[in-house]
Amino acid sequence: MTEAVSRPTLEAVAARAGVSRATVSRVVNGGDGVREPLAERVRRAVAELGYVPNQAARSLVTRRHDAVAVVIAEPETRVFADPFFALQLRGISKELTAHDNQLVLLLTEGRDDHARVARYLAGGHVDGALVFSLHLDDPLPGLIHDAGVPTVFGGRPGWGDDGDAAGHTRSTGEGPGVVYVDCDNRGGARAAVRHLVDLGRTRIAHLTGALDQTSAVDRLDGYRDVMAGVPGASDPRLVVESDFTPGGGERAMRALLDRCPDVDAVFAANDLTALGALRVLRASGRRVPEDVAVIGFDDMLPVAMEADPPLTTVRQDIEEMGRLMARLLLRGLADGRDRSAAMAQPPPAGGVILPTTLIRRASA
Amino acid sequence: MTEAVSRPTLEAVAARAGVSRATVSRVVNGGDGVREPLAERVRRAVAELGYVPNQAARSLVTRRHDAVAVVIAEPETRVFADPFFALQLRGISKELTAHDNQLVLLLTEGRDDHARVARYLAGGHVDGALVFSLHLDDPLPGLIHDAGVPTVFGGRPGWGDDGDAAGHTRSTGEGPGVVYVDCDNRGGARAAVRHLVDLGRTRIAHLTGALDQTSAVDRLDGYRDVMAGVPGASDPRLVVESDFTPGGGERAMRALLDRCPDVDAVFAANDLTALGALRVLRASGRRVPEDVAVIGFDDMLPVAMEADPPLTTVRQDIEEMGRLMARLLLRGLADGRDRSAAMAQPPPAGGVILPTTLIRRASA
DNA sequence: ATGAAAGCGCTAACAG
DNA sequence: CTGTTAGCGCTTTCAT
Repeated sequence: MTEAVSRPTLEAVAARAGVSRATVSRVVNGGDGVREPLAERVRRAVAELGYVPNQAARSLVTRRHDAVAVVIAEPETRVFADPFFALQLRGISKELTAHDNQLVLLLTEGRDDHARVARYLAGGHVDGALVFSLHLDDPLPGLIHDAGVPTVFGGRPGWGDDGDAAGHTRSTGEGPGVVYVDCDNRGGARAAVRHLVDLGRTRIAHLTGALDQTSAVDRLDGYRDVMAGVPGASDPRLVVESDFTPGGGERAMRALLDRCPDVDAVFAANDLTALGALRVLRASGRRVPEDVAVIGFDDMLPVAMEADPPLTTVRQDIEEMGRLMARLLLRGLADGRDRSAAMAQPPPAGGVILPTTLIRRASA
Repeated sequence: MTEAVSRPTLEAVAARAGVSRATVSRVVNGGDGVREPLAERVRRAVAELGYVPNQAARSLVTRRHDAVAVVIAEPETRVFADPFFALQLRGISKELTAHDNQLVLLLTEGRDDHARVARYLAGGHVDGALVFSLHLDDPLPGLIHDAGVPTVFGGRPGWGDDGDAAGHTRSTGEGPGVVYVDCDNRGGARAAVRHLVDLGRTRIAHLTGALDQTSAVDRLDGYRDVMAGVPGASDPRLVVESDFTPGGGERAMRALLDRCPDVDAVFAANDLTALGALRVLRASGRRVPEDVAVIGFDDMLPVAMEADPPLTTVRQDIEEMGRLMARLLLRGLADGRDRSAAMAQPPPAGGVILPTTLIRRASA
């Protein structure tokens, strides 16, 4: 399959340009401190020979890889049921590419893969990692954190310094805390519920997400924030636990109608759940939004747009979240290199929360 | 952030075990030709020191990377509108992981990125590439093919040796042809249309996909195959060009109802298109499947399952396609290495077509 | 400003 | 079977 002929080396370029390897190296890496005529000769030689630096040789001496691992744990199929993941990846990819970094994708299929991932990260193949931690009890984030690789998390990890209910042990005692990017789940939920209140609804229910994920917990908290502020609105029976799936949404909605036939609004933890609720509502003869208003979360297309009726929902800028994660990591890496200190500092600790916006369509 | 302390080297392990670097290297790489007691000493030293080979140093001499690039061109948002992409990636990842290869993800955002990708691949950073070529006129596959990197394509490239209508120039004259994995688009389409015929439908329409993609062309061909076999069934007005999107499906369906109000069955090029068609059909007062039967393609969840009515569709095993692509590439790479010949042979040329199955739900 | 030289950590002949 | 040796291609002091 075409030429496996060895590609030109620095040596070859140097020879052709009539200079030393060191000079070529300087030109190739930014070219500071090389006089223009010479630099030009080198550039021409590079072009003529089609020289491309050997990354392995370079890494060997610089100890850098210009590569970042993206770790996605997907024990559930949920990750693949919506474009969330793909969009995030796209944002990450854009940012990484803009800074000449490669993206090494690590997909894990359950516990067995944890060791593999941990080993890979600890092995120093990449300069940093972007990790999506979906579940509160996932050991992976801890492992990775312990591996000593600069890391930014996607979504608030369950064991972070933040609104952690209690009991979850931090993976280690050291370090100023984790860095993560998340959307404003709680604020978005508040906006949704407030909108329902403004609509004059009085029996507002919530179908939760899988409560082992911080996003579900935060959305539930947002719902409660608003309900607590409306006299007489709170009613535990209005909260039904679900799992972010359409099937779960159906079951939860049916349970809800059993308990509270007078419900006149539903805030679903995500669009898929809302979809299931919509179907049950329709089957029960109720009209949306006339009898029951429905709001979802994610603005997951085409689901939200193609739902019947089109779904009012809380949008988060998923691609931007990915982009931001990469930017944070890269910045942290650069900082670490600039500091003369021996070891790389992590990026400024703490979480970055991206805003959400309520998208009004027909369902509420 | 924890120890940036330099990790132990082969040298260190050798010293600790009281052997030479070469011996350690042998043990680490399979350990053939090292007597057991010694090997055991080495393994213990490795464990005690937590030694992990430096991949950069290794690649420098072996000229291998145990890494494969996955190139996904996504000029359109379509890739992100469905889990297709994610599933394929999952299949690829599984297979790669099983063979200790890393997955380097290259997402392209249009022409500007082509040069970057081509440079990266030509730069010899990876051992091979898996490329998704979505469009007939996409120059990327050609560039990559020319770059001389062993490659397997996902989906039949438009310029392959196969059912190419005409006119498309091969990127180069050399080589025995490209290797690709695709699903049986044509056969799947035939099965769908045949099912419609068996249902007794006589006015069977087809809403095509974007005809600059081979998958759309092949599905159209499949439709025609069957229609040509049914006396009096063919009617050019029954074929409406669309673009794989719900919006396109709506427009195409409206156009179709204008031309042929008597249509009693629709085979849509994919599930999203079917979704749009469904909506227009419902708005026009027609019942599905009683008045008009509808079949989609992809079995894209949750769209197909959550559609109203649930969609009868043609399923393809997407994850298996990804897996197969990786397997083919890896096999080709291994073959190339085994052969004493100087250059790697590509995997056996030609395409591998995976079967499709008709999934019967309520819409037809 | 440029060149010479010393490795980075590893594998792969080649000896013994 | 094990050790010695010579680089892989590049960056980076250190001289000049």
